[in-house]
Amino acid sequence: MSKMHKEYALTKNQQIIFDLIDKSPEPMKAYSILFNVQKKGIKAPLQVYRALDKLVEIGKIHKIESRNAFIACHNSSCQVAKATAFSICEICEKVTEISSAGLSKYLANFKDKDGMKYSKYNLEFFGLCKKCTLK
Amino acid sequence: MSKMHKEYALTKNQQIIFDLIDKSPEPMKAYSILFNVQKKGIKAPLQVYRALDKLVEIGKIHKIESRNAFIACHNSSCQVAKATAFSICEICEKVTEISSAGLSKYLANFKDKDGMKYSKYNLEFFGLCKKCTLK
DNA sequence: AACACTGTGTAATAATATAACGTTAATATA
DNA sequence: TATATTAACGTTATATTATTACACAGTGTT
Ligand SMILES: [Zn+2]
Ligand SMILES: [Zn+2]
Ligand SMILES: [Zn+2]
Ligand SMILES: [Zn+2]
Repeated sequence: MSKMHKEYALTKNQQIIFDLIDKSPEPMKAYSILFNVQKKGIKAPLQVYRALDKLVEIGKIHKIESRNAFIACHNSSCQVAKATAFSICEICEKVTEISSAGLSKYLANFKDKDGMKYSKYNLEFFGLCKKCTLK
Repeated sequence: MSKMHKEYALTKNQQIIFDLIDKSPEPMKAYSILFNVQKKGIKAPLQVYRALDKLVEIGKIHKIESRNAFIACHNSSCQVAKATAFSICEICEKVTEISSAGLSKYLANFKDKDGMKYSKYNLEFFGLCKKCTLK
């Protein structure tokens, strides 16, 4: 089967946890996920972390490193799952995945002083979202 | 006193912890720092975290979010401390702060779909360092 | 069958980070 | 000087995030 995340067959636990994250309007933390799926039989942190690891690996979700939280990928162009960019509101904590061809091209082609290129990256922008700017 | 980190006067605890991180060839984790400064009278996690928070705030160190670790800033142009970029070797875990005028200019001027600009960002590139590439 | 691979369930524990409290030192300003 | 304010400190306890270890089940391959 292809590894492109739109078609990867999830296991039961993976599907339960993905559905929860996918429905959530905001990034979810692991133990909040655990609390929410206990009624579905997922009882232990490890069950959650294992599913999260896999979902990250196949690009269905991303980890917001500065928040230790997870969001579903809604960027059909980021199937590689290893080149991600987000904007984070420092007031309301709203997180949005950025899908900018220009940005991803710039970063994918970026070379450091030694001429090294890096195919994987994670970029987190911080500021105020539209709503919070107006307040 | 200026807030520019090259001249900010550190307290005793801050200085002890900064010196340790500054000497380290690799990013240091909080509890590793704690272990290393216990002989100097810093006994509790909170003492470490308070110093780390302050040192990050004034730009003397940066947190590598994907590793929960801290490195000293060696980039004289990043006095703002809120616009950081690093390369991380996935094999040997070597971390290097990237100081590229082009990159920081590009990111500082980046606008999302709504035209929002973000003054703060953190970018982590992943790949293999020169040494590890040759192996 | 034997093997490799992936996922599961469970318990225990490790690693990272903060809350709450009272005290002390440095700084500002009246 | 006095006194108000702020920042840092020390300590204990606790919260939050993540992994180790072990036994087992399903699936596909040889
Ligand atoms: Zn994505
Ligand atoms: Zn907001
Ligand atoms: Zn720096
Ligand atoms: Zn390396």
